[in-house]
Amino acid sequence: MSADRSGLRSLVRKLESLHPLTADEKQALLDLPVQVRDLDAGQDIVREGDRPSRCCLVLDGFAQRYKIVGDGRRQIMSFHIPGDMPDILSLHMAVMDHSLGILSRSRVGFISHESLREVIRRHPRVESALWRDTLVDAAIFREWMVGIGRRDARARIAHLLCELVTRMELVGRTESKSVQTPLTQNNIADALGLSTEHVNRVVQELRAANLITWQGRTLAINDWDSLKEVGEFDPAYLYLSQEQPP
Amino acid sequence: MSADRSGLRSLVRKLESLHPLTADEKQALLDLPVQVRDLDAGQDIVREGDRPSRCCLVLDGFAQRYKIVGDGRRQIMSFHIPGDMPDILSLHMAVMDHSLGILSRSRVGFISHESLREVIRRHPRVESALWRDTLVDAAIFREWMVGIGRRDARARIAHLLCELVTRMELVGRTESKSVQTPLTQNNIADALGLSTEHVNRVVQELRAANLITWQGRTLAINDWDSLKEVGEFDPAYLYLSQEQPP
DNA sequence: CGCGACCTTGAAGAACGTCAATGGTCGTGG
DNA sequence: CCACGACCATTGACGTTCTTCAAGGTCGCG
Repeated sequence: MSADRSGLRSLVRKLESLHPLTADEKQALLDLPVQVRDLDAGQDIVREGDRPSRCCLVLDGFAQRYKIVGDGRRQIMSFHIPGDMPDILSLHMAVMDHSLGILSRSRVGFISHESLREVIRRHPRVESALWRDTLVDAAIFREWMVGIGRRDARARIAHLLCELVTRMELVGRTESKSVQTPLTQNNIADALGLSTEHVNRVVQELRAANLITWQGRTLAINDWDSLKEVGEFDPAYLYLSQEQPP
Repeated sequence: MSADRSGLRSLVRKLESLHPLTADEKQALLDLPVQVRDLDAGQDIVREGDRPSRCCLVLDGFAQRYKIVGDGRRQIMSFHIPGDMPDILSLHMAVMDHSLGILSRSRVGFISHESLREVIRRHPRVESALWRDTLVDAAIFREWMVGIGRRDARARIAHLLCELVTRMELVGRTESKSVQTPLTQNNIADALGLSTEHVNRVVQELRAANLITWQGRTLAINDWDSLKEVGEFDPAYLYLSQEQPP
């Protein structure tokens, strides 16, 4: 119904795809008290050095995980879409070692550590599901490392676009390989360790080769197979629908 | 006494530094059945695509986590030292999305998923400790991403050396900022997304500035403060000895 | 003593960054 | 309704860091 319930449902759906949950466990998650807040573009949810007492849940919009280095350059370490709980790690790490911000006006839900711990205490398998979720996040970090370290700009960008569309598909936010996204070329650059200008030139190459169409907030993949090939995209690391260990 | 027991003790010490454990919980970990194996330099522990039924524990030597991209280039995503269980994630992910190998002749222990799951079932807090451990691994991935994406070769190398020495210190394998390591300049290059030649040139710069001494397997930091500064090394992301959330 | 693994060196080139403008587009307020 | 400003995309010229290629050189070990 309300946006917060639907956000929790996305979360439950994602966790369920990673780890089987009983009706009780799902209900406990759905019953979590959520405080909803609308944030303006560019605002931070938490900052490096903060000691959060609650986790955030992306309800609508995009979030970014980032760090600023000495000379002011930014590295974005992940993007988060509705249904993600990007700072679940604060349950275990008292001090944030990076910041979370939003890319465009977004709706975010806050859930206290206390209530999350209570659910975990009563339903230990929820802890396993959340652990698994953070392991998938780590797998995405690793895949990004491979790209930044060993792939050229063309492959990196193609790979990122493939990942984005695949993850949006999972939460039902695509229409035939086309998505709505607030990502700017500057965001892409900060995520891939490139300059904005270079991203621009490569994006134009991808357009010229008719692999993608990208106008404003609408990104469409015109030739999925070729884009996958250019980006060497193999979604195995997203652990989508594989059989599950006990 | 035997190498496998000492390996488990290192693991327990590390987990304990991340999450409080009772005597019972620690004993359960120490009683885990470990199958010890010696491996030759360059051998793999598990490969991308494998479906492991056990986890490995580094007892002596160094392990690397890596992926090979299309054109044969390698990206190393982490190094692992004694006491680390680099594939604990296989408890939750049926198929490996990357490989684990060793750098030099090493001693490795294998622990079955079954026995690990049994310990977790009986001692739920062990699961929290292991989760926390994988969160620290993820924090290291993120820090490496920042380096590869946004720092120059000099800073990247300085940062990696600082991290290495700090982690070796934790398990008591340093002598006044000096460590024994089988890392080659080629390994460093594959970890940092650089070419071997360039790593060589930068290492020589660091030597010329008298920041480090590096001969064969012996690496000594001569000027820790300067090296930290060059690498912008802030160990916060290693979550060493901070106070712990519940 | 000879082989393999690793380190070192030099020269040339490619990929990408930086700097400096210009133009587009959209939301907002007059 | 239109003008303005902010943010974003785009373009070109020019630098620079890092890569590639091609040789040696050194060291430890069988």
